[in-house]
Amino acid sequence: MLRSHTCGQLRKSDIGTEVTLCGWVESKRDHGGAVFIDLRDRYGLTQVVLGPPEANPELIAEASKVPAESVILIKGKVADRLEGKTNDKLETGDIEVRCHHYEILNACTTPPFTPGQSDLPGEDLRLKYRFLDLRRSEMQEALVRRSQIIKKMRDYFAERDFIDVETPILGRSTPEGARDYLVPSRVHAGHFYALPQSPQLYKQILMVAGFDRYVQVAKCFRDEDLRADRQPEFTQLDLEMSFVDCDDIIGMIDGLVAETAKEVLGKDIQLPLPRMTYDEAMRRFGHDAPDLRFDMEIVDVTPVAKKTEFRVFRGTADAGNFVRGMRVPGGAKQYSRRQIDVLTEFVKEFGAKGLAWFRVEDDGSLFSPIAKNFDEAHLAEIKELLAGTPGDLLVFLADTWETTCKGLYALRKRFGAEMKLYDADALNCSWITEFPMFDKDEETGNWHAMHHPFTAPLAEDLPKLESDPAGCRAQAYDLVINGSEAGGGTIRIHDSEIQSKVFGLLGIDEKTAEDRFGFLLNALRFGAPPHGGIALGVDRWVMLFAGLENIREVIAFPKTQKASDLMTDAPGEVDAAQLTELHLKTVKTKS
RNA sequence: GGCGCGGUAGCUCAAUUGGUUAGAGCCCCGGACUGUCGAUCCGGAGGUUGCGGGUUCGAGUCCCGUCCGCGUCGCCA
Repeated sequence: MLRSHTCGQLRKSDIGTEVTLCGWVESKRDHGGAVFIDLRDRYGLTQVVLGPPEANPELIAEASKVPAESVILIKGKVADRLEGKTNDKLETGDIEVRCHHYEILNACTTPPFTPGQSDLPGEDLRLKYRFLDLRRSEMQEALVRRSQIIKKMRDYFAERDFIDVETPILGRSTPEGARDYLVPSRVHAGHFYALPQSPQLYKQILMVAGFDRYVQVAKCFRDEDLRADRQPEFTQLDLEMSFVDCDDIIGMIDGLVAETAKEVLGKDIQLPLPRMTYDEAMRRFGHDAPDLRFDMEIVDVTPVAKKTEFRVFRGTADAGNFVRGMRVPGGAKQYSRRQIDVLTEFVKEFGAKGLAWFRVEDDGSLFSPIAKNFDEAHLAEIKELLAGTPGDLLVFLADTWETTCKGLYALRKRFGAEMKLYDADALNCSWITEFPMFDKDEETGNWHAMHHPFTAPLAEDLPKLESDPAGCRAQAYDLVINGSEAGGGTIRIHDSEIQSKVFGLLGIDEKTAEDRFGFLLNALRFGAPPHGGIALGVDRWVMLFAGLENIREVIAFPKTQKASDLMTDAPGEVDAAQLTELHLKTVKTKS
């Protein structure tokens, strides 16, 4: 090592020691006769002083010219700081190093921004100069936390007899699911590999092979549009177990959640984590990943709507649709008429036609531009159903079940954030269970697997598999942290006959199934143990555990919304020769 | 693909209703300075207002197109 200590290491007890430090010049304060340099590495910041008598005038003059963010090596003696000159903001603030030897290991060209500056530059610039951005303490902390969490996961499963097995990155395209990233084959003209959306099939095969407990930190790829919590390339903690049911997997992850929260955040999590069925989640919160850090539940007032004269409510109810609403405690003051107009526009983004609202007045009466359409008794009933108290805002959507779910879920999320209804430090973890096996594509009328086509139905719903697909529930479970899907898994079908039936329902004919999943169907005939597993979103875990709101903040080299890497300029063009070799030709598409 | 926000000096931002030579702080360059820690003081440089077109006597500002970044809907088994 070039250095004897790190920049975060030295304390009063080291005074008098001769040390060698290496690091980056965070800042420099030049007084002519003496120069102060804050030297930084990932461990901290140490003040280096170049002044007489240790440093000669030439050395001081040279140091005064060193550009910010240069990498230097200094030798000197640890010294006590003068009375009243200590710096409480630094761990090393009680000492300084009096430098007698100084060399530039690599001078920094003028950087577009510095890690220490108070104004964070635009994100495109941060991504282009990621090596500078990653010098920022926030980024370093996030990646350290990521490393801790992954280590915790690996240790936890290793202690429980899981075997880490790597599965291929070059696989084959699957007919269902997200859009694949494809890799052309040079050897097989016109054939393509697909990058894995998850190691799903391989881990099931590993169970058939008798590995019993498998785990992997797996890179996954999905060519879909990005979001604040979504990257095209992301990391899953993927695992699979044999001879298990839902409770076994959930219990295993419960333990991981509690241990991780304890070790990484010092937080105690009560086990078992609460569970809620999918139906209940949709009914109470309108979404399968509800944010349970705060209350505020959806209330169905359709029965009252049916009795009223208000056309919008009555018509919706009579058509078999729903009128559902929420109580916003104290919302009457928070939201003016004008702001309610904004909310109305907001719910339209989710397909709602409008937003009905009532204000609970001081005398307990309901005020609303639509109130005149209601009998007193019906108003009273609505107020009672929502437990409205003076100062509350009551909001309603009258629409299909799906639209009321979407709109009210979005509103609830917005109210939660705008009215600060939850503790920003809270870590709320829970399970959503009993997902439907299938959902229907409204355009084509086709059934889709809600999770994936290998998901086992609940045993009690097995008879309904073909007669009532919509009512058939799956042995599926999602881990939800602070309203974000942090993981999901299922018990798999381990019987080739049931698997074929499910493929049939999904419109995957025998030939396609044989073509794409023949190896799995085949394996299921060779002594397949009952098995199931789960995949945890590592990036999201880190984001949630770090209290961050963007997945790019926990990924060293993330991609932009258009899936490009601003640092390397990927994706890029390739030589014509490369294309020829891969039997590819590019075509221009009209845009 | 749709909707919304943004793009002005290296960086962060400002610029009245469309009106003089587009400003400030930081950074950078030169100078002064032995106790700073956002050092200070003096001086200086730095602009295709993302790009292209249009309206106008006149456009950073208005209009159209386009590129890029962000958020979101669709999408994401």
